[in-house]
Amino acid sequence: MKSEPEVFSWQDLANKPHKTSVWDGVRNYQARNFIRDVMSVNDEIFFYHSSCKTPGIVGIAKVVSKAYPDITALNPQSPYFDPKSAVDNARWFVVDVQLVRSFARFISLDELRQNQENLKNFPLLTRGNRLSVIPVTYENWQFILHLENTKLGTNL
DNA sequence: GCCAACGTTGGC
DNA sequence: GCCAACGTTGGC
Repeated sequence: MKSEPEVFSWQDLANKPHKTSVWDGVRNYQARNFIRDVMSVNDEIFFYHSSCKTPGIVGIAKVVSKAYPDITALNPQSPYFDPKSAVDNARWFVVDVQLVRSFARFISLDELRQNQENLKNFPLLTRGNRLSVIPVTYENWQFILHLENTKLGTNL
């Protein structure tokens, strides 16, 4: 799951009560479908900082709720307001996420790219990818954990 | 700030 | 249903 640190950072999540926060504001149907139809309670998540000086993965969180309607879509004062959403016909969904642990070291997008051979079909690395919620295969997950615990890449 | 790569909107 | 125009994302 991607987040712009200036909007909601890893540290912001760490500062929340129970290190838990609603993940709201997703306004893309494909990402919405992953949240609503694919995610399950206890699923683990890589927390990715995007649109910042050095984009990359900072740690692991987990899903701690089922999907439920995103009420920010109903609030005209919210930047996430969507006039086409309705109380009785929710268009956008959220899950609650809880911090699990920080990575032993930051893994930058650049380092992920350097290991592209071992991250086949990882949608984060594909051209023009703009999805804010991206599925991670078991193989990709394991390799990234492996990367975390080795000294590969440039940010030693 | 630039721009590629999308996604969405709306006229037809 | 097509597609041009427009808006957004996100790396650089």
